[in-house]
Order: sequence, then C-alpha cells, then structure tokens
Amino acid sequence: MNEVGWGRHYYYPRALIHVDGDSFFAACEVARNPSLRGKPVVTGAERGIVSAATYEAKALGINRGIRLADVKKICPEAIIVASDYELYTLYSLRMYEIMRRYTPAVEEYGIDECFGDLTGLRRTFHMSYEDIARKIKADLYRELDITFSVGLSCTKVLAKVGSKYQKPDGFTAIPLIGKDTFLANTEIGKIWGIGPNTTAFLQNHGIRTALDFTNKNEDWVKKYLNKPIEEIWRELNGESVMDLVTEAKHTYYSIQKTRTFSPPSKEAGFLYSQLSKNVEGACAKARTHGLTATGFSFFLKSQEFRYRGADVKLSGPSNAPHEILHAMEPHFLKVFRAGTFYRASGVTLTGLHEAKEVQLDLFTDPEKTAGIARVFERVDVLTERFGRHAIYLASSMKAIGAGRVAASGRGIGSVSRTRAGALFKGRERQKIFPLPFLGEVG
DNA sequence: TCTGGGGTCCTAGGACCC
DNA sequence: TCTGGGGTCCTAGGACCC
Repeated sequence: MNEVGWGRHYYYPRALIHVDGDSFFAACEVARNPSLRGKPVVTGAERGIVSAATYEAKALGINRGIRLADVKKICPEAIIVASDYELYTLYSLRMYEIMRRYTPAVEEYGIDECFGDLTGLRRTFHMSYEDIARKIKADLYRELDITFSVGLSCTKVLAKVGSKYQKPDGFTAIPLIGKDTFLANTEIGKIWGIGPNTTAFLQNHGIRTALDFTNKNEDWVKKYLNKPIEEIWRELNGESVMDLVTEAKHTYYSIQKTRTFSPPSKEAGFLYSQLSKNVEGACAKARTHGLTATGFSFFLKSQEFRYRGADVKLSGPSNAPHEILHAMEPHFLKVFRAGTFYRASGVTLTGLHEAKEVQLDLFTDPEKTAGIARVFERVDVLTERFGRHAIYLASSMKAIGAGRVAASGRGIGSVSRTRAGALFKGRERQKIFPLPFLGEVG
C-alpha cells in the first residue's frame, strides 16, 4: 500500500480529490445482487462486447472490449448481464451526494468518477487532507458497497495520476514535494489528456515518463505543443490551472446518435432507415432538454472504418425529425456509394439553443410550427408510456425490430444510385401533414 | 485496444471587411 | 487591377475523454 502522507501534514497549495469507481458497471451489478460477489461478472450483453468486468473476470483475461463469444470460451461460467444505465446513474448520484457532504465544490466528471475541492477544510473536519480523503473513500465503500480508487493532490491532473496509481481500492496522496517519485513511475501516455498522438510525438522527443515531460522547459512546451497540453504540463508541475466545473451540466452543445449494425449493409434503403432512427433519437433527446438545432451533420461509416458524411444547415431551428430528414435527403444521395458496405451510421444535431428562445421568422407559419410541436409532444408522451420505438417514423421502420430481416429478405439487392434516388420519390407524401406514423403500441 | 456510443474543446484556414 | 496589413467570424477536422 502507498502510505505517503498518512497522518501527516504535507503541504497542498490546493487539495483536490479524485475518486474513481473500480469496474464501476460490474461493481454496481454486484452491489445490487450480492450473490454475484466473488464471481466473474461482465456487463455489455446488449452489444456483444464487454463494457465492464469484475476483477474476478479480469483475472481470467476478460477485459473491456472483448467479444462475449470469447468470454464464454475463456470462462463458460462467466455471468453476462445487459448494461443497466439507470442503476449506474443511481449509484453515481449517491457517489456525488457523499462527496458533497464534505465539499460543495464537486465536479461530476463521469458516471463513475468525480473531483472534489477540499482546500481549506482541515479546520472544519479537524483532520489532515489525507485523512479527509480516506474518510470519503471509506464512506463510499460502506454506503455503496463498491470500492473506489482515490487520488489526492494539488491539481486535477495530479489527483488523476493518484487515483490511477493503484487500482482497485487504492489510495494515493501526492503531495507537491513528493510528486516526482510518482511521475517517474507513470508512463506519459497514461496521463489524462495525453492521447496516442501526443504520446507518439513526446516519445519521439525522448519523453517516456510523466517526469521526463515535467523536466522540459516552458519555452519548449510553448513552441511545440498546444494549449491543452501546455495546461497538463503546468498541472503536472504542481501549478493548478484547471478549475472544477461545479455547475450541474444541463445544456448540450451537440447531441449525437450513432449505431453500429451487423452485418454491414450496402442497401440504401436500410442505411437511410438507420439514419432516420438516429435522427429520431437525437431529436427526442433534444426535445426532452427543450433544445432545438440550427444544423446537423451525419455520416456513414464503411466496413473499412472510413467516414463519409455532410454538414447541413437548416433553414430554421428545428427538433422535428421529419424536417431534419427532409434536409438530409439530397446529401444522403451524395454520401451514399453504391456497392460500399457500411457498418455504422450517425447523426449529430449542432447549434443547439433553448427552444423557447427561438425567434420565428416572417415566413414561418406559426400555426404549422405549433402543430408540429404538438405532434411531437404526443410522441414523447407515448414513448414515455410505452417505451422506445413504441412509435416512430415510417422511414425508420427498416432499422427497428425485425426490420433488418425484412430489409434483406425483400431482396432490394444492390441498389444503384438511380434506384436509391427512386426510393425517395414516394416519400413526397411524408411532407404532407399530419405525418404518417407507424405505431406498435402495446 | 482491431475499434460501442456519447460528448467537449482547440486550431488552422478561408471568407469577408476596413 | 494590383498591392498591404489587420481584424472578426465561421467551419472543418483533429484529438481526447468516459
């Protein structure tokens, strides 16, 4: 165990804690159902690869991202469950709540992790920062039945180094004067914010560890690296430049829906239907947050992982899927290549604003706009009551439920560009209001 | 890491203006 | 029509995170 600072009073210009749930999704499953304890448990059943694995599973070589078919080969007794995001969100909220008992300055960084600012709280709790951090860790374990790895230091990046330093159930305090030992033991690519690209660049300049990086001087850093990386360099040197984002996040700059399908498809009708489903999902999310988009982008991802897509500006703000789809049609025909197999599609709504703020221009018929809004209010209510896909656009049909089978079974076959074009002629009727919905309620 | 889904931020470069 | 210099705004795309 790393006992640096236990019971002592090291100097922290700021005292920031980072807590990180160990194998969080899998740990939540075990916490809810204690009969799973001690067993190899894996989440991700709904998508065919491992999202999270308990340490019992990891000990067998079952790690994130591997196929569930391989999991069964490695360990037939492994317990595979579908991800339950509502459960994980509940545990997440409880984690934040525990942290907030100690400090109001909490950053909800991810579903399984958060930062807290403990600066100035020694007097309040009559404890050293290390002891406060240990107490938080103990509370989390006692109340959630999940272990957390905890880092304490004077910057966010160093606190992250700490929480990663020992897993699972680790506690690592990195006081300013002792930090070099920890940085020497941390590969540069493991630092938060240093991805594969920057790692390769730094390694080419002889930098292997985080300590090597901190030993570079400021001029060199400013000359070769961009602002985010320069900030990481400062934080690794003990200068706190990243603030905690403590406001609860409730607005989005963009909303994205993507989906991979298997097997890959080259059918225009099927692909368009996937995009239609993406659009509906993104619009539904925008509506639940009271947001409306001024533009959007979409892509098709080929079997070879190449992206082709387009950015589209809307003539007016919208969160109604049929309007987005209408704008997408001509671009789809340019993006889609006959004969290419695609494995995924995606849609991103951009230029998001609060729906109330939106000004109607002179040419928008307010009656019609209000009518559309009412239709989708109804859609949202039905979805709330009967679940996702209870009601959807006709254009999404082939992407939903048994649609995949129907689409291939019908033998549309290789759709040429002209035939793909013909596909949309019949959609003229969709412009007629009210919209043709296909319901599968109940 | 042979690759799922959902995000954010930064930067270079072009368009446009004075 | 060419030549400077400088500012702002927007967009595309890269890089990274969980």
